[in-house]
Amino acid sequence: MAVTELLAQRRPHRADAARNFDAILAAARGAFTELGTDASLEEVARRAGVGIATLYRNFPTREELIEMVYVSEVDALVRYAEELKDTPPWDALVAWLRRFIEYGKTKRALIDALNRTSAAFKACREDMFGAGVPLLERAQQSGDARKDADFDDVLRLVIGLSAATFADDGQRERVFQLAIDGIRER
Amino acid sequence: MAVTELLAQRRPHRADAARNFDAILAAARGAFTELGTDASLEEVARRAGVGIATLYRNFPTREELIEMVYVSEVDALVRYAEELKDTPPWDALVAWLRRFIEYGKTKRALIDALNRTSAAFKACREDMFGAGVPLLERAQQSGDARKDADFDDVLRLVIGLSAATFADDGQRERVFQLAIDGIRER
DNA sequence: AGATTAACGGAGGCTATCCTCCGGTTAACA
DNA sequence: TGTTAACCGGAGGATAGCCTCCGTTAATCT
Repeated sequence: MAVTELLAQRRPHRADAARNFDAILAAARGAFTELGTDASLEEVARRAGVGIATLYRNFPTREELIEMVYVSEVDALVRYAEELKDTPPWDALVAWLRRFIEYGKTKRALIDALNRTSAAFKACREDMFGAGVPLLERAQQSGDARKDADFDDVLRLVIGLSAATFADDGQRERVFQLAIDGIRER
Repeated sequence: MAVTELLAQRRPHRADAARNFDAILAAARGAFTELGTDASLEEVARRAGVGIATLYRNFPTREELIEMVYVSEVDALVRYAEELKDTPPWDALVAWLRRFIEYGKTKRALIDALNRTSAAFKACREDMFGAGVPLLERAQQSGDARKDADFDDVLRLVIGLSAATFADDGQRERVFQLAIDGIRER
């Protein structure tokens, strides 16, 4: 579980420091979602109720902060895949992809994450594939998903939906169904 | 042809001014593509080989510059739809969507354009729909495209692909085929 | 060709954000 | 409960980008 380690490794031991670490991560997630990954770091510190120096102490560069935000979200995604172990193949795949979109929506940068080269992003990619590939293979073996689609392709298709904006949730769902129908065996 | 007018209306009459207008638009398109729509305006001016004041004279706000860049691209897209009038329905639709992705790739902000409220963006939206809706309807009547997909949905699906990044052109094409298969009548 | 007038470009003031330094605070452990 | 070392936060210099003002240049028209 590489991504979990990455987080644990950085989290400070002292109670107040650990609390601030979490607060900054949560604030950054919110700020990046609303304002993009170039949101002011002082804004992030303010939201976290923390001095700017504390932010810099935990995350010396903006890049590292961004990385950790994504690491923490990928971690949640990986855990979710485990929960789906006993769900029927096709339903499990669809549910996971839907959740993937929900997370991806938060942050444009996750879109690029699949291509980035940093160690943290590489770990994310590996864990994400470790979680998702079995879901797709299971759906292919059960005859629900077409066999000529590989997981990377499917992910890219779905990533797109994260980036797009929709008039309302109904439309988001309809478009998701269009995309899913492209993956389904006919 | 609303978008064409929008452009003609703003373009200066004097030869040097018109040349600079075009250069700025081209430079902005490039800079926004590479650096995002919050690229430095001084960088744009530098690329255009023009003083910063000249840029501001033509486009008083960043917003207006962004708008005009998109207006000019939508204009090209609309023209392309006309060229496809005599192509078989399904092929025409696919070709146009592919071109749409190519343009959308350039600029994240076009993604939001469908939701924006400014007059220029509204004109873009209308012209784009005017160009694309007939293509989809033609493909539906010929029995190639499923009838329960509306044009807005299709566009959103495809917009996603503009935003996503791909390992190579082969993958881009495979994913595009997945998406297209979601639209095809079965 | 010369006058007129629109257009040009860069210097520079302004603001926002970045990032570091350092004196005060508090959690951890005996 | 006292000591210590890690942690805290804000002030402030540095930098980068925004936008305007104004003296200079050159396209257009007769």
